[in-house]
Amino acid sequence: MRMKSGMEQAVCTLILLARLPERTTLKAEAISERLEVSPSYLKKLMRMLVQAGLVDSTPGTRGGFSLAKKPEEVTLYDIFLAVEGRGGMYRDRGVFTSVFACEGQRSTGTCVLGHVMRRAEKAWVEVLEQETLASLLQQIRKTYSSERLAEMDAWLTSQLREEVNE
Amino acid sequence: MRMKSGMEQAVCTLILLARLPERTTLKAEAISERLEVSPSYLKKLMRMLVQAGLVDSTPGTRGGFSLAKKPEEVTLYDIFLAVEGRGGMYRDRGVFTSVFACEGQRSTGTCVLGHVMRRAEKAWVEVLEQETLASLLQQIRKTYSSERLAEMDAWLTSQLREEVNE
DNA sequence: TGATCGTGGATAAATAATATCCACAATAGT
DNA sequence: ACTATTGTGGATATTATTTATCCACGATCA
Repeated sequence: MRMKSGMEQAVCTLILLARLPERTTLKAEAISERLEVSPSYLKKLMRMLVQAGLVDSTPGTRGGFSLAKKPEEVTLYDIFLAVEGRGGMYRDRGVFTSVFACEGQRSTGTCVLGHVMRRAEKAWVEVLEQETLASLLQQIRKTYSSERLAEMDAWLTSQLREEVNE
Repeated sequence: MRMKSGMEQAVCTLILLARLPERTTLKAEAISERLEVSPSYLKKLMRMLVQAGLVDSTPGTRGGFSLAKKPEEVTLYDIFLAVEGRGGMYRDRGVFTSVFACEGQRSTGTCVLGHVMRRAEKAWVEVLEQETLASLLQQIRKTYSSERLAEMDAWLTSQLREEVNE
């Protein structure tokens, strides 16, 4: 039971996008270079983020991606759902009902184990829901030296693309 | 990010063993038949449970498995650790440090995302630690009809093996 | 019109989970 | 002592999931 590395990539990407000035975008290739990850897989992740409504995309010569919401409105759980999909970590595979169903009679429905697992997962989700891109950025400011943040911003300005005024 | 079906199998197995009378055992093949799962994989799971100290095993003609602890002493997290191993669900793959490390300088250590994930996982673990085989059995008694429980016990007595007195 | 970009799907490669098999050691019954 | 039975441990296949690659397409801008 391991979380996809895609989650880490998605969070990093969104943090970059969150530091982007208004009306500017970043293209997928620039992001994958910065994260040092596979360009094709990151593009796939970007599509997921777009479909989940977390990111806006603009095609074309000066196109790229930008945050669709304010940083404080994007929770870690939103990102998790976008990347890992709904469905939860535990899924009943019918073993319990095999044990307790006597001949032909099938599950009354709720598997006892599933009930506990859902409770545990809920506790887990609640933590992720309290953390947003904004709160992560705040922690990052505390954790990393200002030189690193400055370097990141410098890189961003070197890579960003200005959106065309409509 | 999906939990292994092995977890469900292990929990069911331990519940069966928990209903076993004192000084009796159940052999692996009987268990896998009851759970309707692969015999070889279940045997592998049994080895994990033995190595984790949750289950005792006795080889030989009348051998089999039995619970090594009292049902109230075995938590769901114990089982999870036995089956999924330590290491947690989130593992830093260095993407964060790629983004924030400026040339050569590598991670100061703590990845911000990892910190949150560990908090979330801790909340998740705490729920699993509060649930034991005993509490699960109690819920099972509430959930399933007494006929089913009787059927299960009947099956158990038909399959169990008496340990030889030493 | 041409270059650049995101979209979407098909598909391959890598990894993790599940399953199968076999030689071995320990035990009980004979 | 012998044999049948059972767990142990490892090697290895099979299957599912994740990660990676590739290509045809449509939109945007110079």
